[in-house]
Amino acid sequence: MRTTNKYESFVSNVTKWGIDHLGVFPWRFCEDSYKILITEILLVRTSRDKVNAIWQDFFARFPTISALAKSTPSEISSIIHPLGLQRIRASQILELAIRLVEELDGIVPLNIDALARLKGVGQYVASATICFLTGEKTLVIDSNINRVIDRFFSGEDHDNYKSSMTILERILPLDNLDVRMFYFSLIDLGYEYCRRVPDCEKCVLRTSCSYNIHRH
DNA sequence: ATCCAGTCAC
DNA sequence: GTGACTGGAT
Repeated sequence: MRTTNKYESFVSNVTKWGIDHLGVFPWRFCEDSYKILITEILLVRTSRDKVNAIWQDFFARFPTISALAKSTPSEISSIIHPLGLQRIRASQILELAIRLVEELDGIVPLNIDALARLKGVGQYVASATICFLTGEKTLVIDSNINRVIDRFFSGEDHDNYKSSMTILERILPLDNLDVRMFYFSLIDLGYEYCRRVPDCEKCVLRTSCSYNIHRH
């Protein structure tokens, strides 16, 4: 028999919580690379609820990359305007779609570097798109994931993603890791409890989290 | 009033 | 590396 280490128990607690509490969004476990990519771009600095509110309309109007590529900035802008950043993102998304159609046969490249080379797609969106589409164990770190991991393992917030990266590199190779369930659960834990001002009393990780244990 | 967030342009 | 984009949280 072997003992479970701190990474395994973290994964297990996070994922177990997620089974019953994961938010249900149409872009989770979506099998369309185009929809995942565009959605991740729309989610940058934008609340999930706002994206959710326009999601069906957006993809009903633009069901494919080529449909999107034939649109105009103002039409895209009018659909995404409740999200903010609409003018910037409308032209960004349109240019992205046109470029995908013209240079890549309308096919979203499925490796991080090729994705991140596209304008409007940074490291985070590229990595998240690959992982959430294929289940590949890529590093997906946004401020929420970073905050949960920093607090749980070190008890304090750091201004860069370095320590989270190191810890995730230990976690990702674990057997039996459902990486999508794990990341979605982590994101939702961050959203529900591990805000800038946390609600540790309600958090399922409170008895093992360094941040909660050491602040008393 | 100030801070914060992914990304791009600088 | 810094500022800007825009809206939300504090």
